[in-house]
Amino acid sequence: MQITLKDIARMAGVAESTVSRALNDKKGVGENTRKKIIEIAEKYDYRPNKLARGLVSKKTNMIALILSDMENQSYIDIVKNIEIEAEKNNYQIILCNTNGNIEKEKSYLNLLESNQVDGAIFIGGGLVGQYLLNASFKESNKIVLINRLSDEGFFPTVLTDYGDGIYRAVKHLLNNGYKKIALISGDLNILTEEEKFNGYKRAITKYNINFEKKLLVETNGKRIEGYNAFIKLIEGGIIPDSFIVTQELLTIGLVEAVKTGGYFIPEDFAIIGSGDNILTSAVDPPLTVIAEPVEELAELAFNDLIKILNNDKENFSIRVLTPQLIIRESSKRNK
Amino acid sequence: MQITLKDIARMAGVAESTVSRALNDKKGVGENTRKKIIEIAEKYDYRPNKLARGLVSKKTNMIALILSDMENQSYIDIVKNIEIEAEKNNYQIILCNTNGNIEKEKSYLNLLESNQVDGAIFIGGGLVGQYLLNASFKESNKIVLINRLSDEGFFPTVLTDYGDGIYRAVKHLLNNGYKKIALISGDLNILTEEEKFNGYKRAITKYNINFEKKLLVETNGKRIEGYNAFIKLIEGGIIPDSFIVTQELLTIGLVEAVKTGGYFIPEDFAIIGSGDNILTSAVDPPLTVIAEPVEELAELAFNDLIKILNNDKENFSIRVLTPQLIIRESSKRNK
DNA sequence: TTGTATGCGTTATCAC
DNA sequence: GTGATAACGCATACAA
Repeated sequence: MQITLKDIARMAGVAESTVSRALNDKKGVGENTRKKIIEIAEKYDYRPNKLARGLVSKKTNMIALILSDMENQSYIDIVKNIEIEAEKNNYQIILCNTNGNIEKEKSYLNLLESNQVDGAIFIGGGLVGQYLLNASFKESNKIVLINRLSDEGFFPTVLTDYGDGIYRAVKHLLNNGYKKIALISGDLNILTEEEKFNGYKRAITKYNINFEKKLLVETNGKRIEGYNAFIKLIEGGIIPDSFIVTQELLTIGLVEAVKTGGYFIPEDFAIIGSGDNILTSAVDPPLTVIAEPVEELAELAFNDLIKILNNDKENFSIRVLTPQLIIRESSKRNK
Repeated sequence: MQITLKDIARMAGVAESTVSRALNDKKGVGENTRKKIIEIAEKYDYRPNKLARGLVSKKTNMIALILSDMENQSYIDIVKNIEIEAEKNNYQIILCNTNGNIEKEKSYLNLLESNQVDGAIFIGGGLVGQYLLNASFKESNKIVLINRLSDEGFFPTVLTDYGDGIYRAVKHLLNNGYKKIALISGDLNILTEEEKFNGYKRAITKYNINFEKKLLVETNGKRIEGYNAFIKLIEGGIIPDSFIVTQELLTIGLVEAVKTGGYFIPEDFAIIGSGDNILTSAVDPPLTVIAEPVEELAELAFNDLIKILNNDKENFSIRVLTPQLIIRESSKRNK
């Protein structure tokens, strides 16, 4: 059985409140009593019950990380980086995976509303609906969004400008003489994917190229779909000279298909992938990628959360980070 | 402000205890009062405070996942699978990353001892020392180990027989005519890595080959070290005909080095990697791998934890799962 | 400086 | 079937 404040108080011959003060470094405790109390606490390896403490102090030092997709390597990287920040600030992380399921999302909001966590960071997913806003009103907005939008400008938000990333990728390819650029995307109902598509269209149009719908392949983001996307295009007689792929797994699948087909990268097809992480780093040849600033996203989001946890109300900003275009072999013009 | 039991009791004109019973589906509440109470609860979107509930019931429905290494893709996969199991069983997961740091491990044990979580699963890492045992005595062993050993047979444990995996990999290579097999390993102070090395040595000796120390390259597991391992061997004049690599990132680094050197797989060097996941799946040519049974590890461990949480004492087993050797292109004999 | 009393939101044990 | 009341472990306002 775990030792409690009361036990220590009894052993030290003082009141519980004195023990509490002594152990929490509050002033108003005599040097001797403090010493005695600390000694006993250490001897019996006292650990304050966090539930009891949370119940009275309304603070648990835990935050929920609500992930829309655990298969997304960038999101995993964001989690890792938030974990680092949290550790520094003495916060614990609860990992929640919704798989894009709104019902699960709601149920995870319960963590917030039942006082189990102090705040939450939502990573990815669709537009934040009314149910989230309701929760927010109750809990006075201890929520931060990463790569996700709310229809009210209510939560501090950190976004990646995916559209701009794709836009620059297109521009890079055009500059290198590629003309027929295919876009392999995930589900366009997902906000971020739609945004990527818009960036693609914007760039295409800007440079006076007709947007060809056939050059867009929408997938469910799984690896095999990247593979199939290539086959579908080729078999359909649509032969692009380059690909931009909006997700890691799709990229890997596509590269596999290209190689299986006996084609060379970038000689036959240039490829620009998404995400600069262990996944894409394994691709051969070295892959040009649109790289999400995962560390920065994590850091900004966590700091925003800390701020609203400390009731800095002035902080309801939306920040937009620009992804980096990292140019490697897979998009070099060799012809 | 969140509504509480007391509020509902007042509104319904009954006692708190009645509300509690009604809302927890306990018998001994009149049908009418129950209806009225539930109605009010729903109307005001009542959420029981989990802290208060946990304080009295000694149950939080949360478990800690204590990871020794977030860079290890297999471990991430185990986390994903435990998350799935936890979700099914209405448990929440707290993610803790120790980076192999014992101090952090101790501090995470605090979660257990301060009643924040019901149990914990340790994934990977060194031998479990005395401090963990101490904790276990207090908390009556709500701990399960994955790929980790305790010097007392105290915690339910699920292990991967890495040694056997490597053993069979060596055998496979020998059967295919390879004779000079290099082993690229991680830090041999880590239990699992040592075990892999032992499997290697066992196989080598068994088939009457002299163990050459120079064919063993010990690394820190980072990708670049896999790259360097190849260079080191070649430049050192040690030319193996095949490689067994004990970690994903090392594998990717090694493959990169081989290709950069202008060599072909498996024509010049056969390669057997570790881990059958998105990481190694990106390698070209398709990689023969020693595959850890991540789903099974996760499932068994979680079920064991559930059992000891329910005080099934008879369950202190150590189960050993055998990894699968998945044979693909990278280890085929083509010469 | 120290002790007393109260409350945090629930559940559980008694009575009635 | 229902209602007081204690208890969980801690923090804090107030008294002494």
